[in-house]
Amino acid sequence: MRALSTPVLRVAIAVPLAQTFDYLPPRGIEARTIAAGTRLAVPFGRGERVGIVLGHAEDSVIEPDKLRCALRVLDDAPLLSAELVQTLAWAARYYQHPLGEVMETALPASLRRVQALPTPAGERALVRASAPVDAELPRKGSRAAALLDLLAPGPLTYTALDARLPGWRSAATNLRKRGLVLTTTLQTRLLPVAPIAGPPLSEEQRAAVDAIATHAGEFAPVVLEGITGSGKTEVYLALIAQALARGEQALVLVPEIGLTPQTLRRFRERLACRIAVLHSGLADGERARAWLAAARGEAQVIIGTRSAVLVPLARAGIIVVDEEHDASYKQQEGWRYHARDLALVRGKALGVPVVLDGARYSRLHLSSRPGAARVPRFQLIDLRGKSLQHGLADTTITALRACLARGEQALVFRNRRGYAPVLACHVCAWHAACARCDKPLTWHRGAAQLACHHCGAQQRVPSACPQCGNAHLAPLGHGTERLEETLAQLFPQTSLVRIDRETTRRKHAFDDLFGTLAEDKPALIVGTQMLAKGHDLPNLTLVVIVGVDEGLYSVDFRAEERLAQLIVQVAGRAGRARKPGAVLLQTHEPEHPLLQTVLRQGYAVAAMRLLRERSEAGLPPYAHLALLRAQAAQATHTDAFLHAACALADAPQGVALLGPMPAPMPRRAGMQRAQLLLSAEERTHLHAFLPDWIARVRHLSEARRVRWSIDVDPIDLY
DNA sequence: AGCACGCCGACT
DNA sequence: GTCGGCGTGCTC
Repeated sequence: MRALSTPVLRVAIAVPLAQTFDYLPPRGIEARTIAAGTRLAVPFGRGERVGIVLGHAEDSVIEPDKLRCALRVLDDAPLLSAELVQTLAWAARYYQHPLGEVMETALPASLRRVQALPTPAGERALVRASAPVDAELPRKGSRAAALLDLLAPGPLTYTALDARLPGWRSAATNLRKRGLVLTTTLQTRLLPVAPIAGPPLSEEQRAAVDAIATHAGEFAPVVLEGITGSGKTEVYLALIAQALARGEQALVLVPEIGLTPQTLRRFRERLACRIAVLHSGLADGERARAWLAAARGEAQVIIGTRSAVLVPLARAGIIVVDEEHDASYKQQEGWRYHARDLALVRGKALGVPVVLDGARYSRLHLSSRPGAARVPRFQLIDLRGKSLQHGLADTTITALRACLARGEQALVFRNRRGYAPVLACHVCAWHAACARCDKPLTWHRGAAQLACHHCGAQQRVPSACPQCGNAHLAPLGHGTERLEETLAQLFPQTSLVRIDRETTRRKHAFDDLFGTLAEDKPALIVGTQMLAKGHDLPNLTLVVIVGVDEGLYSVDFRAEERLAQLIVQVAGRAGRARKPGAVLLQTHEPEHPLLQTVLRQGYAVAAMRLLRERSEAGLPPYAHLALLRAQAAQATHTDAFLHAACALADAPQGVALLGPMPAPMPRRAGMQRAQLLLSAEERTHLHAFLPDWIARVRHLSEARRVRWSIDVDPIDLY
C-alpha cells in the first residue's frame, strides 16, 4: 500500500473476481467530485467496460505507474444511491459473491452498457430530492416552502406548477441550489387513474395499521400476523397511502406468481398514484424506465418481484414483502441472494419500516374472516390396500360426485404436471429415464413427448419397449394431465379446467382459464401448486390433495415444511367459500406425525414440531448453513475440488463441515454434482470463517475443472 | 468472464 | 512449415 499524490477512484467492474479496481479520474476531473454510485467508462484489459464508483482512496496497492485513467463519467448524478452502494457492498460480502457482479445485477441491462443515460421521453417536472442532512429548509410561509409542500405528494409537471403556484420558477431555482428539488421528466405512462375507495378497515386491520404507523421514519421489522389474505393487502394499502401522503415512496415485493394484473389493478385503483412495475418479463427499455422512475422519485409505488429489492429509492417510506416465505424470493443461481433478507437490510439502511407478510398459515386459526368463510374440515383418505381408479380412491370420487351434485366446485391438487411421471414396460421392467439426469422421464401425452423435468430434455415417445420390443408401454403414476383425463371420464357433464405450467404458458392464460368458470355452476379444477393462489372461488367447497406422500419422505430438509404449508395454503382455497369446505388428503401414511399434527393442531404446532426436529438435526434456523456446490462432467473432478476445499478449512471455530457428499440429485443434465455443507450455530462463526476460506477456494487449481458456487443460507440442498 | 499467450498435434 | 486445441495467467 502506498500513499498517492492524488486520490484514486475505487471501482467495481462486472467480472467474477472478488476485488475492486483503482483508477485515476478522467483527465481534468477531480476524483472527489465523482460520487459513489456513478458509472464510469474505464479501460479494462484491452477493452472498455462500465465501472461503478464505490468511493475514493488516498492510497492503492497498485503501482502508481500501473494506474490507468478512467475514460469518462457516464452519469451527471450517481445512478445508485449511496445507501444502495453500501447495501450492495455488504451483500457481496455476506453472500461471498464478487462485488462487480452484485452491482451489475442491481442495474437494468440497458444501463450496464457503456453509454450515457438515455434522455427519457416525457414532460419536464419538478420533484423533491432527498435533502442533504445539513440542508437549510425554507422559512415557513415563503413561496419556496409553499412549493415544497406542493411537491410533497410527488413530482408536478411545469405546466401543473404554472397553474398552481405563480412565480414558482424563482423559488425552484433557490431550492435547486440547496439540493432540495430536482428537475426531471414525468412519463405519461406512470400517470394514475381515478381512485376507488376501499372497504372500511376492520378493528383488527386498523390496529395493525396504527401499530406500524408509529414506526414511520425509522427502521422496524414488522411481521403481519393474524389477518387473512385480502385483509392484509388492505393493511398495506393503508400504510402505503400514509407514506404517499408524506411524499415518500413505497416498495412492494411480491412472489413471482403474485404479480397478476388483478394485483396491479387493485394498487392502481386504490392508490391512484404513479406506479412502476418491475419483473423479469419486461423488455430492457421498459425495465430501465421503471427503474429510473423509482430512482428519481417519479414513481411513488414500486411493485416488483425478487430483483426489485435492488432498486434505488429516492424517498423511501416503507417496504412491504408479501408472502415472505415464498421460494421465488431466493435467487437460485449466480448471486444467490434472498430478497426478503435484503429488504430488511435496506429497510435498516434507509430507516424505514419493513412489513413482512409471513403468516399465510394464520388463515387456519383465524376466527372471523371476510365473507364469513370458515376453517375447512380435514379428512385423511387411507390408501393402504385400497384399489384406486386412476389415482383417485373411491371415497374421493364419491366426495367429488356429492360436491358436484350440490352444485358446488371442487379442486384436485397434484404437484406433478404431465400425464404420467413414469413410462414403463411391464414385460422387462424397462422405464424411460433421462440419459443425463438418471431420473424418470415424464410422459406428456398431449404433446406426445417424454420430458425431463430436471433438465428440460425432450424426446419422442417410443412405440415399443426399446429393450424387449413389447409394444404396450404402461404409464405409472398420475400427473395433472392424466387426472384431467380421468376426471373428464368420470364427470363428462361438468366443466373442467387444468391449471399448470403447460396450460398457462400463454400470457393471461391463467385468468382466461378461471374466467371460463361460472361462479354458481359446478366445476372441477385440476392443477399444480399454481392453484394455491389466484382468484377467489366462492363456490369451491372441496379440495383433494393427491400425492401427499412425496412430501413426507424427501432428502430435502424443507420438504416437510413445504408440504405443511402447501396443505394449509391449498386448504385455504376451500375455506374461502360461503359454505363450509372439506379437504381430503390421499395418503398411505395416515399415521405420519406431520399429517396428524397439521390436521389436529394446525400449522403453528406442526411448524413448532418441525423446528424442534431442525434444532436436533442442526438445521436452520438453529444452525446457519452455507453450501459449497460443485459440478463437472466427471465425479473425480468434483471430489478433488471438494476435498481440497475441505482440506483448506483448518478446524474453523464453531463451524462444522459435512461432506463432501453427493448432491441429492447426483447427476443432472449430464453433470456430476456434489457438495460440502457448512453448519454453524452462531452466524458470526460462519461469517468469520467464510471470506478467507472462499478466497482460498477461488485459487485452488482443482477449482478450474469444476463449476462451483457458494450458497449462503440455502433454502434447499439441491 | 474475456482475452492473450504459449506450447504440442494433424493439415495445405 | 502453419492452424488450432485449451491450460495458464491477467485485468487497476
